[in-house]
Amino acid sequence: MNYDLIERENAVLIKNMLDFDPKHIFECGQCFRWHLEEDNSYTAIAYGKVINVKKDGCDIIFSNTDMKDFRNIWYRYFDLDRDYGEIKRELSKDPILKEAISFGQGMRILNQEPFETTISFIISANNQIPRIKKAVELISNDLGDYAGTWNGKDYFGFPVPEKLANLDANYIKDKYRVGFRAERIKEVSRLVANKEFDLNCIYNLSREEGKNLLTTLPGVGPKVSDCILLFAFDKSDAFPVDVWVKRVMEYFYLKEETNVKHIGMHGARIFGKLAGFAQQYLFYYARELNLGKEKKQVIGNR
DNA sequence: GTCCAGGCTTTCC
DNA sequence: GGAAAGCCTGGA
Repeated sequence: MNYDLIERENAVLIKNMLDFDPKHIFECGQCFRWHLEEDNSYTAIAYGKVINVKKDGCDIIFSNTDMKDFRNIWYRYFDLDRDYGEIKRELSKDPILKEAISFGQGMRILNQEPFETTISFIISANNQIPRIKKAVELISNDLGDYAGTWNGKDYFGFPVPEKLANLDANYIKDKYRVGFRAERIKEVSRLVANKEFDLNCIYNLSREEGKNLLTTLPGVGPKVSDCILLFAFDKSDAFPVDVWVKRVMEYFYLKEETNVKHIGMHGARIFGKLAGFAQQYLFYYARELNLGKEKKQVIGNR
């Protein structure tokens, strides 16, 4: 992809950027560390660096960085090599997705760090986004390395597996407010720290192979494994089925209540290699519509 | 083998 | 007080 990149003091700017809206990217549920500032910019830490992202008209401003880090880290992190215009054109052949995309046209799928993503989505099980964010921040602030300060807030990286593996599960539960997920966090951290489980090898596996491997971890089932594969390992055919995607698929496609396994197979069948992108547009759409229980009841009458 | 109810921590709405 | 980006266990 060709971009009009401009280097400023402690910042990089992309002129006339299409398919990039911070709100759509950071509030579609794929990440838990992006902090909304008063000026509607977002700040986060990834790969040991603090960065602030702001949409300024048609331009995107990446602050607290330089061209070197932009090329080495952020270009891949923000998935800038992918043509989202082409993906949207293809998915828009489906009228339901065309509508969903109109709500979240600036969404992109991030390439996040494997261990942090794995633990974050283990925490996400039967949980709420504000609580997930709080737990990830508590863990990082307690165990992670200081990476910088932006707008008066200190940012700490997500810790290496050894740090979590060495803690008592009760300490993890009480200190980070993760409840029954504490044992799972400790055990997965231990397996990764001891090299009994190699996360990095998943980069070279298919979605199916990666899923078979990830679901051997405690706390990682079908949904969480698909999230890890999609948000950390670039498996864009992964189709995580959470309650929101379940509702939106039942309401618009299947026209009946069914189980998540059935919905997962249906999603893979109709969206194929683009299932992951479709899932993100649909997830954002379902939440924006607040497609809750009251609408499920309409299904039988359609 | 598959399917599904019940339990799990804590907080947010 | 019910529900929440689910997973695990055990019984049918």
